[in-house]
Amino acid sequence: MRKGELTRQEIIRKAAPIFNQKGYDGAALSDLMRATGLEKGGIYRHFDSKEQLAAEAFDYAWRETFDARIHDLETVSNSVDRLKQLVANFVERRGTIPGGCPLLNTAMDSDDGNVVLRERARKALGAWRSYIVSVVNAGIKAGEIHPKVDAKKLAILIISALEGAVMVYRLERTGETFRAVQAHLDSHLEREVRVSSR
Amino acid sequence: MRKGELTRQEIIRKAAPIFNQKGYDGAALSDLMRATGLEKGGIYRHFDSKEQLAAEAFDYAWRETFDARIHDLETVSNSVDRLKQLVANFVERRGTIPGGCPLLNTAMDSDDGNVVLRERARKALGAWRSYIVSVVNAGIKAGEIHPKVDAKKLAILIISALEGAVMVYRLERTGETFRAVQAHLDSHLEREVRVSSR
DNA sequence: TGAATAAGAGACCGAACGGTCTCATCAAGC
DNA sequence: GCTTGATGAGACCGTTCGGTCTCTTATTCA
Repeated sequence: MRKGELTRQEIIRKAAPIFNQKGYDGAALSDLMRATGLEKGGIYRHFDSKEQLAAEAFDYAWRETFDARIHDLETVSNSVDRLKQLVANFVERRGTIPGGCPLLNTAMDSDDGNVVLRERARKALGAWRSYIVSVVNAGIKAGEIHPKVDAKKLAILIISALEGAVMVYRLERTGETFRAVQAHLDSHLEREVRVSSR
Repeated sequence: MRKGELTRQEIIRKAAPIFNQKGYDGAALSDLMRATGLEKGGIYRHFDSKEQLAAEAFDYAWRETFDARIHDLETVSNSVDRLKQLVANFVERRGTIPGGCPLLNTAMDSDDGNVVLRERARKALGAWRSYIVSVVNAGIKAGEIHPKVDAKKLAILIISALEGAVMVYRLERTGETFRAVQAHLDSHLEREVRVSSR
């Protein structure tokens, strides 16, 4: 691999937390220069524009975040337990990329203007929801989840509740926030989603 | 009332949607000049800094938003119904200030740096949660809500789910998002919160 | 090892930023 | 109606922004 390609990946890795913490406009080129240890010319050799770098940094940040959320999920066989573990992963494994959930950050940051970032965030959301939907549908097929459960609605609920909790946590920094939402989702999954084996 | 005071209020009214849509840094003085029809000197006569204007604009935006959310709630006597109406107001009466929920926007916008705005958002969140908590506790006292219900946790859940839905909606712009979350909250309130009168 | 190319430094650019200051004008109280 | 203070216009300031370009230095391959 060419040296330049290594540098390029390193720039993305170092830039991702900056964009995630400060947002697109808030992340100045001078910040990226400090973080990467490169001068302006060294960065622009590898990227056409700040926007292109931001887009690739988001993809990287989201990949890392998503991987953390589905970490070891394949070892959980029961679908309901898998959903509960998904929620637990979200709560316990946040902080993979400094600055909080990249999806939430980018969605809020890009909704006025930046269509490139917005589209990336939209696709990330779609992928996440699709993952949950597929878990639910597999659970229905396996007889572990009530057939009356609407997979897409459940996915939207889980995502909304968790991301909303991130916002509340961002302001209050108390552990109670995630505990309250996680407890509710768990109890809902047990009461209304799981097919009890009696 | 002095003319200047009228102008001052008008600046706040006109500036609020700009800050709410573009964020603090994103809202340039030139944007505020265009929106208010004033030159720079005309604005700075009434405010010491952009930050001060932004803070007062947030207070205004939040006041309008909060009022919309508790609109006519005092006409609903039963506490559970009142909570359901609160959720309905949130869904139906959003858009009071262009740019979506000022609390969510400001929370995301201010979490790196701007302590003034951050503190205002934190207080707004506290006030909103307190309102819900008081409704729940009144419901418990009136025998309309199960005593085992944790008022604060329920408040956090409602706020998280609704604000999370705003984020999802921001990316997808489909009515399904709010419908899914509202339906879930309603059903939870009926099933787990309300003391049925049988 | 030498020639060719890739990589990076950093001076430079015009534009836009938040903020200041002076001065003309307008509204208000006598 | 006159005087005086409140009000707003807009030129101006230094700084920082994203981005370009040239030139030196490293790296790569023959």
